[in-house]
Amino acid sequence: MSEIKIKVKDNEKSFSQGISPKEVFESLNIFSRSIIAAKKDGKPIDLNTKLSEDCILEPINIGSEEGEEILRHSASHIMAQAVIHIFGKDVKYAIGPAIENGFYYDFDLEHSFTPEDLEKIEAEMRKIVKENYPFERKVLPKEEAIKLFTELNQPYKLEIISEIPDDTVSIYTQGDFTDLCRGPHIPSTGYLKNFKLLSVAGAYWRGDEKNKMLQRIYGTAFATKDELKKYLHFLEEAKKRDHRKLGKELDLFSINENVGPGLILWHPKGAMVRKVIEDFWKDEHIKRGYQFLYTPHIARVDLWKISGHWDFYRENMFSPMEVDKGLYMVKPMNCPFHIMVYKSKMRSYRDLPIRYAELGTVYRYEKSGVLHGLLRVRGFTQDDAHLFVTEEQLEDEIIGVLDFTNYMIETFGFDKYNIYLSTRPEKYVGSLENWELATNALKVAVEKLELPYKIDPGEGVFYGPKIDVKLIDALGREWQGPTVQVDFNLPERFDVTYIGKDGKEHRPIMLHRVVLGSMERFFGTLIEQYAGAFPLWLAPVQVKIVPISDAHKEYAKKVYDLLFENRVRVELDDRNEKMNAKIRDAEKEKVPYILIIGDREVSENTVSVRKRRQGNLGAQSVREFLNRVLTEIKEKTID
RNA sequence: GCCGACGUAGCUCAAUCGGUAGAGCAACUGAUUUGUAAUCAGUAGGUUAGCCGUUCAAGUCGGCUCGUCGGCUCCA
Repeated sequence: MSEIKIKVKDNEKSFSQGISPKEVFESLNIFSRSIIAAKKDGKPIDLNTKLSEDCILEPINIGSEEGEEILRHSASHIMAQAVIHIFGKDVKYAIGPAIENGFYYDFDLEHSFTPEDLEKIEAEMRKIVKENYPFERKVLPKEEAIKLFTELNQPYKLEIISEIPDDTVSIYTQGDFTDLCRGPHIPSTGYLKNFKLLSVAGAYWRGDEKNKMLQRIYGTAFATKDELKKYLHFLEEAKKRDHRKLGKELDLFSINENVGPGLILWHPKGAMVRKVIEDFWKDEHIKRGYQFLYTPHIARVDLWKISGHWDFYRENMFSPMEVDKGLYMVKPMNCPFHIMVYKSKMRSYRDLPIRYAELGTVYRYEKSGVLHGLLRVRGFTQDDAHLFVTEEQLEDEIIGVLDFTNYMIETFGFDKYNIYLSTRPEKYVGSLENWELATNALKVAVEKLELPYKIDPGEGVFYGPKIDVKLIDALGREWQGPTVQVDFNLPERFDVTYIGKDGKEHRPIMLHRVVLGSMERFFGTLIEQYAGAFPLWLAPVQVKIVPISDAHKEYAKKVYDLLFENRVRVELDDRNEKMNAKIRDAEKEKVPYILIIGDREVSENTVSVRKRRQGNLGAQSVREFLNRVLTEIKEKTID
């Protein structure tokens, strides 16, 4: 038998052909049970793959990112096996990949899975794990695979096979269950020790709503018991951070059935936070050379025909209303109005760039099933702006916008977000040169700011490339927030022009951008970011004064007045309650500072300062405390 | 919109097999005057999401509608 050279780390050795990664690792004394697969020249393979050529091998540890993925993928197979054991061979299984934090498998069967079924399936999985069936890989010619899955009556598998370009496909068998799969897998089912099934959900075959709705079971698996426990604990904690729960508890906002789904009622506390955000937002826009606009909520259908929304966006718009025999529509976007302001007179190249900003409230019809607290609603206020720029100005303006976005995210203390640069799709308007120019400008801008980003090739909108910032909620789900979009389309449609140096008409490029996203979504993620405990500068109530008894109320009122005069958001808790009860309530309200006032404070002209979640900080003079608070507010300190 | 689960007092939750809807907190009234996370007592609070049906009897069983939640799809 011939020899092959295998390199592991820096060690190159000869082995006889047909040796497996497991045997190689064993011979080098680096094998352990935590190694579940191997990488051959960077490609993951099974531990028992027979090696036939020179290669570089690396072990894949169960705890590594790749190891976890393999483990979870194998878990999905084991789940499918368990489902078939319980519900019979008539169950059609579709796809079962590993995903972030877990795995799922989609099934097609008559019976609807119940939570009790999940327990049964989990129990059956434990049995399969105990049996410790090896995962056996087999490579088949396509025709044979087709024959196999035809016999098994698995149409989804047949559909997948028909789309695989290769002549052969691989299948994996553990015990009595066989699945079409690229692999690799854990060596045997016994390796799956720490897993849990989490939920059932509907999912269209291939994510297309024209296809059949399948039943998806989500689960998770980890290398260690500890990690699984930690993840389940994280899910519990995430529930506590849920902005919908906190919004109710902290009396920030509500959604009323009679008002309508997806329509937000901002309560005084929530509205105060929004007011602070908006004031800050406006100041920053003035600093950065923006001008403010106010535009109507409705417009003639004619406007939406020019903009193209009538043709391409109608399904997201509320139905038209008839006024004086004409049709009007509620706005889903602000851009056409801003363009009309631009077009209200002749513009010179000297006027550009023009930056129009508006906190514009828009309404979009969203399918009922997708609404989600503040994060997906039907009426929302975009912190919108439209920039009209020349080609020469494009790059600088994009950098300016992105810098602005970045500044906002940092100031609000967001540490969880992803940035995506979406490039030209197949169908597009505008010249190739302009696309190049704009895409490049976006790239230069993110790189200049040293922001980590991913490229979404071809995911741009037809009218121009864009950068999206996706904010992440307590459960790790992404929600589109700030975005900068270049638009080559609307200036054409509206025939937007400026007069250049040459005295001729030119077409400006338009930028759409939001630096927060929408007030609703931004507020929702902000609540989750801080679990409701807003930093001082944002807190709806910044200071709560707690007099110990009636005798201290007069002095407490004086402290209150001083803070109030200095525009600190302060409340005096003069209820007939015990101090401890008042402290408890203030803590539950997540008020940053609690001032206790008793005999000592009155006689010494001080306040006893208690910091939210930290406890007693001791006594301070009233002045001292006021300065501390004012400084912290001014500096927008995040604690 | 689709699949599934859920909807009981302002909030969080009970209510056995279909047999008089109940508790804690909050609210209100009174007492208590308090030193760093809940003072005590009393009062009031309900078309059990809505409508229709089965039944002697429905919070409970069935149907429809609305809403919420988890997903699919879509987006700020």
